[in-house]
Amino acid sequence: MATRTHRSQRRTDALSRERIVEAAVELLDTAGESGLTFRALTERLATGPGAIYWHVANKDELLAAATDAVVTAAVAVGSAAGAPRSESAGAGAGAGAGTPASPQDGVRAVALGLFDAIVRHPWLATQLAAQLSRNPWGTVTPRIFESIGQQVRALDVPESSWFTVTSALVHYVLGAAGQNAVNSSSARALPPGVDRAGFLDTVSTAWRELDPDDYPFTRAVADQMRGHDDRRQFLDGIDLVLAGITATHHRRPDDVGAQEDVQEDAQEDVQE
Amino acid sequence: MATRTHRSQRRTDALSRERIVEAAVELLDTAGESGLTFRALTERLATGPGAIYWHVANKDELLAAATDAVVTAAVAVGSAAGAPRSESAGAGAGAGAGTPASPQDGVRAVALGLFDAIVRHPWLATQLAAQLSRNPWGTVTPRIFESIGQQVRALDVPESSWFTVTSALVHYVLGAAGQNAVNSSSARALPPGVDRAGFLDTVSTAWRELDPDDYPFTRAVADQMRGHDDRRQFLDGIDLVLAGITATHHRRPDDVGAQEDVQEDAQEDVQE
DNA sequence: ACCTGAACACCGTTCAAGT
DNA sequence: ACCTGAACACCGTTCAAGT
Repeated sequence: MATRTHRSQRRTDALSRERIVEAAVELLDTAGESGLTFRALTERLATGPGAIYWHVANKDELLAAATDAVVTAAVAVGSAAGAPRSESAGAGAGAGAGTPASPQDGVRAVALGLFDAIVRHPWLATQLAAQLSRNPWGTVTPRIFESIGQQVRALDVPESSWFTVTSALVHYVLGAAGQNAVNSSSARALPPGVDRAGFLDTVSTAWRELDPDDYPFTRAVADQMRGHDDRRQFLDGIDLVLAGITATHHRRPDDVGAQEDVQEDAQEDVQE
Repeated sequence: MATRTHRSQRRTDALSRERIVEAAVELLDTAGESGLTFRALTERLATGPGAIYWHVANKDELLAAATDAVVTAAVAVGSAAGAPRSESAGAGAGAGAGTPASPQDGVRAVALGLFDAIVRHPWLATQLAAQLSRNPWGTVTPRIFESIGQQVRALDVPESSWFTVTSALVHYVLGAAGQNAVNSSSARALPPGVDRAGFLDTVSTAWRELDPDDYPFTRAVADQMRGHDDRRQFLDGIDLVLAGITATHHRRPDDVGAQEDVQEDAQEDVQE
């Protein structure tokens, strides 16, 4: 705080990449993805566009930095056993805070950290997809992969399957969290009277009105979807994957994880 | 085809919503997400912006329509046993075409249909995330849900768990397919000399150069990531979830799928 | 080194006017 | 009913100029 008694510096803090990213996240949270513009940003930071471009290369980089900042905070919450304070509010299914009781709980904790981050920052869902598919050599992918992978290491999975198992978990978490962002984001977009319960009602009703010939299954589960609890559902999915991991790796030790070869020999091998 | 012999109509086809969506998909495929602009569209369709706005409300609706069109084609390939022609090129793991040999193969076929669609249309990854999280009451969500759900129904899963199990599969597929879009999309963005093998090499190398203190796990699996086959990996994840479904639903008949209540201290009995 | 702010090219969208 | 195309408001980005 008072480390630098350099010059006067009593006015507002100097501009910095950190402050810009922070403002970007706030703008995304309050005004949505379309709310993040350089004009809104310059106004909020009381500066000009040129000043921002001095610290970040362009909007894509700014978006990447905002995503990275939020993801970093999210995985820090989930992973460490002795995290300073749980940003992840609310008690999870016994996996929210403290020392994980089992390796499985470790996975659940990290997954919930990401899940909650997306609920709090709905723009993360889209942004994560964009970031991960655009450049996996960026910082976001390794961060998520590492936080889940460290939990996987605690499971009794042979090292040769680490990559496959971790990837499967990461994919599930991102897919699930992405789709579930709907509850906070679109609840905000819906008329104020309608909250979560009403929202689920609306979707459930819409599903039941689908064409019986084309959508027999979706109509059949419309009721289940109305009553479901997102977090519960999310964790049930995690547990399904965990059960699959356990089942797969309790087999005979010579047949772990994957089959040897593919039936048809006609597959083009991409590596020439 | 020749149903309408109305008027002369020998010139170029009249503008229609269908033709507009088709042009949008082509533009997205060839020029990427940033390549889809109303100016590029008007040029391609030899018309003015007003003409397009007569058929579609705005760009969001156009994007949604493009996504829906591609998804519809993708699930049509995967689901039907006697599909006219498999748009999904290449042989899968015995689940590519023909009548599914098992309920599990049915799931794999539909999943691969979506996977391949995203590989062919990299913009689908981001767009799917945007569409699904923005409005799940749209047409895209039910379509995907239905196609996978119908396969789930063929598994020996009790009806009370249909929604949970289907959701888990859908989430995995979307998450995995989204991240794997990287191989076609960014390969296109990379210098022409570098293709898939070189791309994996680059990422693998980048992973190995990460900070050992912060990224021990990611560094440890860098080699596995270099050698991996996307489709194989995708199917292994599917199999993990399928194994979890089987394991979970082969328990005592009174404890299928989900626990009754959540307790603060209680941990799940997903089991050691 | 860091910031200002006018200017530019481009975008989605509108709308009076045509047929 | 369907289409034209000029016009508008707004956006990301640049850059000569300041300190």
